[in-house]
Amino acid sequence: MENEKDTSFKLSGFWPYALNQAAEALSLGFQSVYRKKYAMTRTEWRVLAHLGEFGRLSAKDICERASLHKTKVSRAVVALEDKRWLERSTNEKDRRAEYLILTKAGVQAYHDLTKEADTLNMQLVDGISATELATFKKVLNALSKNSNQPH
Amino acid sequence: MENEKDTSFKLSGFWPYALNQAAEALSLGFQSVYRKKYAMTRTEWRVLAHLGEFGRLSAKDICERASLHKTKVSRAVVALEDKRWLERSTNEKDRRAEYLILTKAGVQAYHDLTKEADTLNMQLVDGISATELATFKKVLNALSKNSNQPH
DNA sequence: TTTTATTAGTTGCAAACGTAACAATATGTT
DNA sequence: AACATATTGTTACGTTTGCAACTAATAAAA
Repeated sequence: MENEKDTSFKLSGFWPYALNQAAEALSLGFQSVYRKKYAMTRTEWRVLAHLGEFGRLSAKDICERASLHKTKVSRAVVALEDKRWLERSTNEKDRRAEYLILTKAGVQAYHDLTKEADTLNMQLVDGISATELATFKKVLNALSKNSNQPH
Repeated sequence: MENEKDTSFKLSGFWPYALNQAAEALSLGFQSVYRKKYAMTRTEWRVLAHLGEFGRLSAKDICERASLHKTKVSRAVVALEDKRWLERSTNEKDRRAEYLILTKAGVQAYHDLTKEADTLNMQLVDGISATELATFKKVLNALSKNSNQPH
């Protein structure tokens, strides 16, 4: 008795917490790369990565694909434009939207960063078997799906 | 040719990104609980959860256990104190540090939130086998460990 | 004992964020 | 056509964050 703190709940077994802790730990390593080398924020890196991987996109497209808020994307686009890594062009079919595309310098930064990302990714999976990784990915997707239950 | 966007890198296969996306998706459901019901931030919830689970701790202890920056914890402690969910007491062995402990109301909020957390956690693992979950946890830990490589 | 270095926690400031309101364009209705 | 509604993206404002500087207390060195 006297110590009333015991209930069944364990923070370490709460998936949102456990995943956040791991995700943050994994992100820190790469963050130091794009921060120190290119003075980018995480959102800027994500926008750059999407344009590098998928080519011309609208801000809306990036919001949807990356689950980023439109104000976050809007500001990241301004920042990348200031760095001359991204250019806008008007979409004549819909003059509200703008096409976004990386400049040559932007593509260069993208390639450099993805090379570093690949290296880091290799280090991360060191000692983990392909089977385990496959299960991991499968469960990760299942957890994400289950989190979207309307009620 | 003409479309130069193809390189090997795939954002969806980059673990820091994949984990962050999943972690954020999972966190949103529970966030709406502690935000709407108790007007808490994520950091406040984490501090509350640590004190609820582990009992009396110093701010430093919480920083270490939760990987939270000391300013974040400092502010969360003030907020929880304002809500009368937490009390400070001086540590006579070291008068720089303060003991933090939940009040009765704080414990009550903790119990209510952990009940909701348990329910959500059950929903999340729906349809996932115990074996798969065990592998998932194992890989999650391995990834975290691998991210701490000094270089 | 005095001096220096370290540690726990707080605060000021600037950067980053989320919400709501907004302008401009597009779509749908009458 | 005229009007209402919806959509894309930006901006203003208040909140949250991270960094650096700080205070107060302890520990270590002289």
